[in-house]
Amino acid sequence: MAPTLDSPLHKRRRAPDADELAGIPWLALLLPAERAQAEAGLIVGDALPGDYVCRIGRPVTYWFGVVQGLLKMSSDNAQGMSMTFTGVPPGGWFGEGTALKREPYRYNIQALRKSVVAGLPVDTFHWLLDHSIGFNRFVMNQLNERLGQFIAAREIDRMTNPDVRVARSLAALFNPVLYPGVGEILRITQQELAYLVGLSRQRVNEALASLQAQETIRIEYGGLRVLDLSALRSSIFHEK
DNA sequence: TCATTAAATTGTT
DNA sequence: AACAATTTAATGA
Repeated sequence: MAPTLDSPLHKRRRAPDADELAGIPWLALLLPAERAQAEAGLIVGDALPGDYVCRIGRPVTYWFGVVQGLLKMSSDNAQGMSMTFTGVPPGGWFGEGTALKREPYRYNIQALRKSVVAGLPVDTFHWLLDHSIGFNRFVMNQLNERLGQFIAAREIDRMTNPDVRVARSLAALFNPVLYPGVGEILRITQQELAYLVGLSRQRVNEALASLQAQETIRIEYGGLRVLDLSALRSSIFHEK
């Protein structure tokens, strides 16, 4: 069976180089023997904008992570409309739920920009669960942190003020536990952020400007620098 | 390495 | 949605 032949991990895959391995946060938590096993299985691939990393309904082949770039996680409803849940910046790993149960993927993952995606074969994933305490800690911490993230996302959806929506969505993308590869600067264009948040680019531009005026972030070409993450999380705006 | 040009991104209406 | 201004990336000498 060739369930994900269109995936970049099949078309343009290769062994990860040293830089890419350094961008995989959980490798450092493994013992040497476990790490050797993991690295032997790991592959990376280049995803071009619009490429699907995985599709709803396809059998699980890998546990995925973002080494570079930006992905979006979405699902389709009965009317064929797609609904975006979240963006996945560098350092983010996802799909452990379906990998655990070996069930079909429940989300579509698409590249928003040119990205480098890593994949750990599902059999290696299970081997690590059976052998590595460090790996288990990482996955458990990951599940817990993601639960908090989804609860926060429900709050965000109920907010009407666009400035707050942008601030909270940004805070989620800067989450250092889920996305340790992001660091101080998140590489994202205002257009991409608008797409994730579900607002127009103009409105996002305006929201970012007011966040910058508050010294919460700094706008840079092709990216954003966070100056005060806790302010992003709790920011409240007043109507004009 | 530098200068020129094309492309991408941002700011504004 | 359109346009101008700005920044980066690509090209070639």
